[in-house]
Amino acid sequence: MFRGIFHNSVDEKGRTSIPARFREQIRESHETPLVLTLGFDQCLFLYPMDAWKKIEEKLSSLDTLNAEVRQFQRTILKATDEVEMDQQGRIVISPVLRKEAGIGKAVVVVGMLHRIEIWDKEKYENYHAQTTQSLELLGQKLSDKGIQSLTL
Amino acid sequence: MFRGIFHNSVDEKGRTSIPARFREQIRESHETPLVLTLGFDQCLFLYPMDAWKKIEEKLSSLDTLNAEVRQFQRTILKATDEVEMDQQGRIVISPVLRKEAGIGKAVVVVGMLHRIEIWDKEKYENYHAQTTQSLELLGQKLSDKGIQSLTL
DNA sequence: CAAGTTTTCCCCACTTTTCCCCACTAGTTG
DNA sequence: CAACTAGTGGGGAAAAGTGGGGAAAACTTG
Repeated sequence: MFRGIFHNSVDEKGRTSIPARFREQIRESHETPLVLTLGFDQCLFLYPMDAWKKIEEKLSSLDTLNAEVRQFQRTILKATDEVEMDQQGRIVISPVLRKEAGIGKAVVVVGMLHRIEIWDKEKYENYHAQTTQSLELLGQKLSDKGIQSLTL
Repeated sequence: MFRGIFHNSVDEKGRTSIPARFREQIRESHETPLVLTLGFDQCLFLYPMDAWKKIEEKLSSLDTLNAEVRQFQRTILKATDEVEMDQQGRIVISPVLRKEAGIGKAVVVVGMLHRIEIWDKEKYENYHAQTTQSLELLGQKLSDKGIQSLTL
């Protein structure tokens, strides 16, 4: 499981460091290469291959004769890349993905349990500035909708 | 599984490069030759032979007494070619297929799990310009139709 | 059936991109 | 305050993509 938040940079070549703690976890208990894809809210999701394969299975089982299914598949896969860590523990973010996620020079890397999220620093701050609901209130809303109970 | 997006060109002879990563996958774990066919939405689908055979099975199991089935079969097969990679990892796209898919000098090659899609660059951009529904919305639609849930 | 023509495909060569490796800096720890 | 580690930057070798010449094959035609 990935936890924690890190502030890193993206260099001229589009490379960014995977936090050392995540590197170790990946090397110890996950399959490589990694899969980098455009997730929700304009940030990138980074999955170890074993986690990604579960998503792929569902994606590829959908009916290709349905135009909306094709569109859904393409929308996800057009912004999906396999990436390898280099020996310094960095990955390259392709120009396409950088553009889609609006990624500039500074990024925030967040451990989100099964996946790692990579945000453009500014977008990250905006997101949290706009969504200043208290944890208590958010939890209450989910509970009201019957989404799930959560024992902390 | 094929993943990632690549921007390549088509030369005078109608050749285009298969991205190196796909080549390796094909050589390692798939049967050749490859099958190139006119897919949906005016792009070309490229399958390794083993994947194509499964499609052929389904195609041939359809009820031939039905006129629409026959038409479906013929429409697919009239624009289907066997292609081999040359030693540089390129395939030749026949003039017929180039015309049907409106393929000019620049193409986009996209890994779509079991298949590879080859798009004329302009057509690709148009497709995604016209279908800029957010991933969230698309997922919602599929969900509403009871197609499948997908946890990202 | 041979000669000419076209097409295919193999190979070489060039350009661009990628990626591997080394080195530097800053921050942390013993 | 030295030694380590994490993160960063850049140069050079290797690989990927591209274009074209020429030999072999196939197809035409007299």
